[in-house]
Amino acid sequence: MQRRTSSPMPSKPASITMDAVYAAPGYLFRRMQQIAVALFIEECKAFELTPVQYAALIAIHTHPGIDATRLSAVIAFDRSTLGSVIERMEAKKLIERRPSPEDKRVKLLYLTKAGAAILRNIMPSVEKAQARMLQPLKPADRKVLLALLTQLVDLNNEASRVPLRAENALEHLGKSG
Amino acid sequence: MQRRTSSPMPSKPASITMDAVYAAPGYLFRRMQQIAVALFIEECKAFELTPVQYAALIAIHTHPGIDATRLSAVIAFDRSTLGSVIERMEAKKLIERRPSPEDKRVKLLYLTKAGAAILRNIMPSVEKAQARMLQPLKPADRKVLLALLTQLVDLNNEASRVPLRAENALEHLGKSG
DNA sequence: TATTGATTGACAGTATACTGACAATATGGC
DNA sequence: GCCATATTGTCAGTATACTGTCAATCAATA
Repeated sequence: MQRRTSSPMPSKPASITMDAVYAAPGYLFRRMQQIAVALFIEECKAFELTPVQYAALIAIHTHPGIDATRLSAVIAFDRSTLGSVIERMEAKKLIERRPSPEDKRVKLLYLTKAGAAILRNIMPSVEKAQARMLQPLKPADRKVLLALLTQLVDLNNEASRVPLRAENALEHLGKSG
Repeated sequence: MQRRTSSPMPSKPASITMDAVYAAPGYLFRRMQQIAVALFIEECKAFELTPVQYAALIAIHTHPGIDATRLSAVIAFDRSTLGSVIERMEAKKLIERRPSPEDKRVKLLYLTKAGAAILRNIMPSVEKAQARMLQPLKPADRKVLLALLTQLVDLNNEASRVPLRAENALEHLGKSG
């Protein structure tokens, strides 16, 4: 029964079909990411906010005075890309960047009034988008999927370039608070 | 018990936490997409092929002489972006673009020898990557997740800009075959 | 204190992803 | 054949996402 020997037999010439794509989890995750973004943009188009900008807004609201490096850890978002995201949000006057008095390298991030207002108002639309993407499943299945997905993301955390470092990444902040 | 009235009461000031991000399916799909790509690139780095390029390679192998528009439907990939993907694959001599004798607008896509060879050799690495991203789950849970994910992508097909139009998108091709 | 090493934000380069527009071409109705 | 319409590939513009590099700065130490 041993089939792992590297025998000269091509062990079935594979006969490649599109199922090698359609059944691959990586393909399915890419599709769901596309769908999730499309639904988010559609539901939130009045606010002209992207999913990543929304996550950043929440994180800055939760951690006022966070810097870009820590923000990237808190939303598991690449630091290089985050620079331009912050730039766009600053241009839209949703956030402010202020130099840290303690460290001349860092720039601390704060919500503006407009940013806080958008955050308050956008929540229902965001929740509608999140609900819509699971809508086609039966309620019980939604719970199962969400639970497994949460598990999987958590257990695969270190596999991505920017592992999530939630709140504990900020432990040494706020010592002046 | 009615809570939907737009009463002056803020109906709990929401007290926004990072859970509004971490528990959202959209966020989890983004994370899994990041992780899936990272694992794919890592396992397949010897081949210098991205997940999308792999999907295109399979599709062109399965449908030789397909054109870019139909290819985009078969792998559910935006047509505009696909242009540059094709360009890069052509530069790497993995595929060839030949003008159609029947329609001066279209350019038909074919695998080169090198493209076919890469496809044959990369499959084990791709499968290893796909296995790795589900590895942390119990085998039974993997099956459940994959089944729900497949369902969800299928049922949400129309929500993305480029709905999948698998094989049936090609019905009117091959009439000269 | 001078040097070493780490951190921070910025940048250049590549690769998806999407919107919207365009010229060239094809197709249908007339 | 002519014209309105649709299709095809391409492009410009925006927004993630990643790799790698860099100068400025900070922290630790010899």
